[in-house]
Amino acid sequence: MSQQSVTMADVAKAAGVSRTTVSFVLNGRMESSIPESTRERINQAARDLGYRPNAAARTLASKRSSWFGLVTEIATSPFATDVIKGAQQAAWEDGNFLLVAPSDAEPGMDHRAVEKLLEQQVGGLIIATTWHREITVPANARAVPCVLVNCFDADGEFPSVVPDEIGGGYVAAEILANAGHTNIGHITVATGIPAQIGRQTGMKQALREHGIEQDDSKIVPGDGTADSGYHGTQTLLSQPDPPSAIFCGNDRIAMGAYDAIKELGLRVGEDISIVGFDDQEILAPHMRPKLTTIALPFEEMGLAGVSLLNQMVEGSPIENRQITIGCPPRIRSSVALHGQR
Amino acid sequence: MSQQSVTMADVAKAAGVSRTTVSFVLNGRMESSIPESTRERINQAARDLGYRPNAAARTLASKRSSWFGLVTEIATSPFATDVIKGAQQAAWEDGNFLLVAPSDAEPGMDHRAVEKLLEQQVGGLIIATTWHREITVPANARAVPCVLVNCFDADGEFPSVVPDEIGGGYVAAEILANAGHTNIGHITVATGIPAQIGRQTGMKQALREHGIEQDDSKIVPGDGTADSGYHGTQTLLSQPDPPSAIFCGNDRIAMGAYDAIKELGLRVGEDISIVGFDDQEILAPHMRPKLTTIALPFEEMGLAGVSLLNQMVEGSPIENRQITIGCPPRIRSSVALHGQR
DNA sequence: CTGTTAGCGCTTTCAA
DNA sequence: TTGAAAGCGCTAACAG
Repeated sequence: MSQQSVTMADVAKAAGVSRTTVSFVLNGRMESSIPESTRERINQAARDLGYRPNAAARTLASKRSSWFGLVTEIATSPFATDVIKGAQQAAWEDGNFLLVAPSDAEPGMDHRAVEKLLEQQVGGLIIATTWHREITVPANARAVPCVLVNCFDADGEFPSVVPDEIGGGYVAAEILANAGHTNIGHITVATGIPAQIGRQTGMKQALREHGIEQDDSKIVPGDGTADSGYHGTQTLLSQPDPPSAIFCGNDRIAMGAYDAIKELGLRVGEDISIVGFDDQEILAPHMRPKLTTIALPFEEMGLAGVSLLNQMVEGSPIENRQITIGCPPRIRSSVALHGQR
Repeated sequence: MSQQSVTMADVAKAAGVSRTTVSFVLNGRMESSIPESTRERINQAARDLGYRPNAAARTLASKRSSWFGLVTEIATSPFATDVIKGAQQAAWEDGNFLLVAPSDAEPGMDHRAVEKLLEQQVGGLIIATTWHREITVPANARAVPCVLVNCFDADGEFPSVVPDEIGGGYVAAEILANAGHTNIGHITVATGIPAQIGRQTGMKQALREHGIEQDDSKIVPGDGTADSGYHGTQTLLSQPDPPSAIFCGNDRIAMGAYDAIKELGLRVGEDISIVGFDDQEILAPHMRPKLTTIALPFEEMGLAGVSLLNQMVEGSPIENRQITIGCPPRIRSSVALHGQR
């Protein structure tokens, strides 16, 4: 490492004051009103000498670091990167750092990651997952304040922030209903996960409120792949009474749906309307026609996560132990008005 | 922060030895051969007490941390996440940590990020970019060993690791040539960036070696979007002598190409062959037919980056100041044998 | 208003 | 083979 070693003592000597004074000035402690002149002199000296504070020393002496630990599989699985982005940003603004530790599926990895992070004196912990689900939090995470992002623990011991899947499913269906569709298909994103359950629940609710009946045959199970979207769409469109619109459980499914529709000689956004979910930046805006979809608010979740953590660290009481972030629609061109006759 | 504070002194007391001995045992210093019995006793005590080493203290005392700083826009722009993954992994294996600092386009940001990282006593620095290009390195990065990943500085002062764009372009064209295509189109990924120049150079070389002539009209400029792929393909296919295969500058362009081809009533991977570039995991394997493409070796670059850094930190001499990592082909189903008559 | 002083928890040299 | 002791660079009482 080495780096040149200009210490606070050096600065003090150069400025002809004591270390304490330097510490006060450099940390902007206005309490003790130090004359502007000394201030200047110290700042000048620090600059001249190329002084750089030693964070390790500071952490050791003050018993608090400027770290938050982020344990996540996202670092290795590039789906929800925006949570890192959001968290990073929020932390950075408070002069805090994010220590990102990878967490592979590999069992025990989480625990080790948390352990490492604790050794680094992180003041708080965020555990974030790539897809919304229940997790079991490593026991040692209890050593410091800890919040969950895009996941939650079974008994709600830890505050968490998750996407509003139900609301997302609701608007997805509403978009279709508002466009005049009454025969709406759905290809689920998977089976038995919060995303599927929530989105489907929201959809049903919206449909009900719009007085639309949806036969069970109109809901076909998918597995999140384009392939399942392709086949699901074929299944739906080969029914005696094929839907005029399909709510796809995610964007990749929508991608497969596009292919199936086009192969049938139909046009997406004209003959058949499609709504996706996730708003994957590399996909949705580049499909042809551009996909209307529901966004997963990753960045906001990351932000909310560190805000929450900040509160906890500062000891503020926490009102909402489970924060739900809305999934906003991204209207593009895959939905057509229907049946306005 | 707080955490419980079991210190080394506590462990020493519990084990009935001195702090030094504890330090030695816990750090696995075999030099001074401490009896197995004492060893056990110490480890036991540490475990019983729930001792957790304080990294700040260690860093301060030893004057070296287990951090590498990673300054990158990748954290905020989710394209090349695998370099973080690779770097993370490599660092982690050596018991090192990666401190990921976001670097937005915002000028001055890099400098500040590096500064923060240096304060944290990072032993080395990696600067990584989302797309392969020349950058100017913040001056303060010179304070510790520093390597560039997926980018390079104008005068090669810093060691760097970059993808072999030329080799990638070469195999892309070769795949097509080997499949019997002689009339090959190319839609560039952009204009004047290393990716475009390298890929095109490699393609030309392969074509030349295979005795294939490529008229300039067969190279149409793109801008990396699906749209440009769509229109580029239309341009190419509406020529009097349309190509039977197209090398698309990246996967998104290929996506647009697929659409154009299908709209013309042709079939990708049968009538027209396509090769992409990047191997974007959310795209390439999900296209229909699955896209044959060339992978960008992000993970390997990340790995190579920290290996390099490790060498530098240990003072080993560095042979290659510019490491080039190969871009391996991912053969899938978008290339057809051609003209075997 | 500024300086003195005592650590923070650990490493490491030097003795015993 | 183990222990004592001196810091690492900084913070934070407490004096002056």
